[in-house]
Amino acid sequence: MNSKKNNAATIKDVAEAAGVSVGTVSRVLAKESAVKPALQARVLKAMADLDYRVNIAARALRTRQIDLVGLILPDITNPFFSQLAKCVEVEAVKRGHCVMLASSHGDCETESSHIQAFLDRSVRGIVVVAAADGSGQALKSPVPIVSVDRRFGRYPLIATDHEKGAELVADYLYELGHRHIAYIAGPQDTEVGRLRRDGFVKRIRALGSRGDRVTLKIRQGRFDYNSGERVARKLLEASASLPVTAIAAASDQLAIGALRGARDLGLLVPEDVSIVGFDDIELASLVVPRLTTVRQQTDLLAKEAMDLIFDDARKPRSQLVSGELVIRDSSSSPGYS
Amino acid sequence: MNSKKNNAATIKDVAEAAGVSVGTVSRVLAKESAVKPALQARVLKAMADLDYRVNIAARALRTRQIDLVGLILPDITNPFFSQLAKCVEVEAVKRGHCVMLASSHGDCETESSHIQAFLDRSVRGIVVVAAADGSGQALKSPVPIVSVDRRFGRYPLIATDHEKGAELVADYLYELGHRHIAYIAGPQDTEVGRLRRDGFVKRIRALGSRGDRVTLKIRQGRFDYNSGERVARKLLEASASLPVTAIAAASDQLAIGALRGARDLGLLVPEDVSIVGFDDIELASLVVPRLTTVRQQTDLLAKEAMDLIFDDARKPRSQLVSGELVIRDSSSSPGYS
DNA sequence: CACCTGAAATGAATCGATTCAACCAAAGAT
DNA sequence: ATCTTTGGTTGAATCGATTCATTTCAGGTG
Repeated sequence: MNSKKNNAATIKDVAEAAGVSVGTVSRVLAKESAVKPALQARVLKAMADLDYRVNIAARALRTRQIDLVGLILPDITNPFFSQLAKCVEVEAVKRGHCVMLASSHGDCETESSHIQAFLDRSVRGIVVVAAADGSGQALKSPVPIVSVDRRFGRYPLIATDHEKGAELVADYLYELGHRHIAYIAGPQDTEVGRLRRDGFVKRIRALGSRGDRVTLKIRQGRFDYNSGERVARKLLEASASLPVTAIAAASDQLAIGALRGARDLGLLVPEDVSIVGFDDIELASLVVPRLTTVRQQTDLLAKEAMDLIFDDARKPRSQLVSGELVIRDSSSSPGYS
Repeated sequence: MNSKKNNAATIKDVAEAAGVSVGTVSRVLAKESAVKPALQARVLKAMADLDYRVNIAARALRTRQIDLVGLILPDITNPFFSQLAKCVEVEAVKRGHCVMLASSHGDCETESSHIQAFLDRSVRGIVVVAAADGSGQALKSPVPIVSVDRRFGRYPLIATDHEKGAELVADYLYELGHRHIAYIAGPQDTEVGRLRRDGFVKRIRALGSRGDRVTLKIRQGRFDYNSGERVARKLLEASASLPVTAIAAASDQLAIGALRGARDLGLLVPEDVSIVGFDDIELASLVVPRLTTVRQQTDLLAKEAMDLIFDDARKPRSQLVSGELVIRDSSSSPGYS
């Protein structure tokens, strides 16, 4: 009579089996509120016996919240983003949550429609790597939104300190003794591209003005391999007249392209020219020679972002995470043989 | 009085605004059932006016279904899996669904706990790349589960035809004229590793027995770069006495390692030795020389898997998707200079 | 004109949790 | 001995959709 249906057990069944009210069962579910140990035990046992699992939809209907966070990326196959996704997922399960994933493919429309879909599903928060600079301007959300890497609307941003990271590279190359340096910049319509460039250029200029004179050539690239190869080639071909002993690139992909460009011309790295990247994607340590670069600490980025979503207490503020210079085999003092 | 709360509009508000019953509103929501055009228009207008959005939790409570599919991967940072994830996501949004992502990290326990979490959230179906061979044995699910690439429990599997793919490579190398061939196998405790190896070895033996004699060396590797480098080196060092003109590897990572191994020994690819991989990860076309390999059609894998989840009509059956041989620069006829 | 039919619309029950006002009993205060 | 207080527990209302039994109404028939 009580088990009229073959469906899963509900809170009512548990209450009945334990001889208490549904309210009480709900309270042992909630854990924090006071229930006498004896009763609690009885309820727990009933749950176990009936193999009870709470119905998340019912709970969500009442509380307007689900143990779910949304993650929106421009492209999950980008190694940096997939690394980030992994870390976000780890942080989410630590907090007993699931993550919903969506790709914006760099399109603001899709991005905002995904955000809407997430809100409809009453996520507890959303982490988004903006599809493009300036996306997500006029969006109000009942739940916390945090942008990572690329700012989304007016929401707090957790990002690597690109400027400082680029300065690290500038200092490193200068101290190695390089005085003829080239920089392959990323797209200047992205904030990341600008920050890295500005950081690098300013620092090199500063060093050059108070110490040895430094020549700096700046070339414009996109963020991909081919662009790196092409630009590096031109740079190095012209190098006969105006020498370049080190190339810093705005991304590992550019740098790896540059590696190839150098090899195309029969130049050795790092003997003839040092090359340094930025990001530390997996490939960076797989390529020959292994690439010196600035590592982005995705685990910290993810952790900070999730903290912002879950710590209601902490006020949502943007935060920079420092990058680490990781020195491998693609860089050395100039003239080294 | 009617708009007593500043919260979002509910179906009731819409009904009131349109002067119809909630039942009617629900039916225009459901689209299929008959509502007179005039009324329908009124309801639609009311929805637009109130900026109404259905409450998914309420719907889920009633229907026990959400527009949500689960995806479980061993590791999202693996380029093949992230490519697959991208395709699954695309297929899901095509069908108006969101995807929930979880990583098993190769652990069966986490895997099954994630599956449970997905079921709790009333997903419509689950796509899983099994954490390990033989995982997910005794699991019953009220919704369709499909495994991709690596079989999960007794659920249908969508996978590349590894055996046939490997045969493609065997045929290709043989026709190029190679008669001294080596195979670097993947772990034999994985089905993928076994299938590729068996496919390759059988086909080479078959060719060797009815045409020119063929020598075949088989070496055991894991699936990573270093293992490929080490094994290839040993193989090629011994090659002085017993020559090898072509190496087929069970994965691109192995093959790329082998590329490096060959270069370490001062050998040219493909002039001195041809090297062929399997998978066609992004890196395969970035490495120098660009790697000849067998491409897994992740878009088709994803599509087949999702079809299995959504077409209730079609009976759930395993399905093989063929791999494509993509010929690049790491292979040529032997003795080519 | 009365009757039947089927399409369209209604309204109430339902899904399974949370939560809050009400209640109760035992302990402490007066 | 009576009156609070308080910690535990109950039961009913509620969240916002779907769905089904019921009612309404327009049009066709004999």
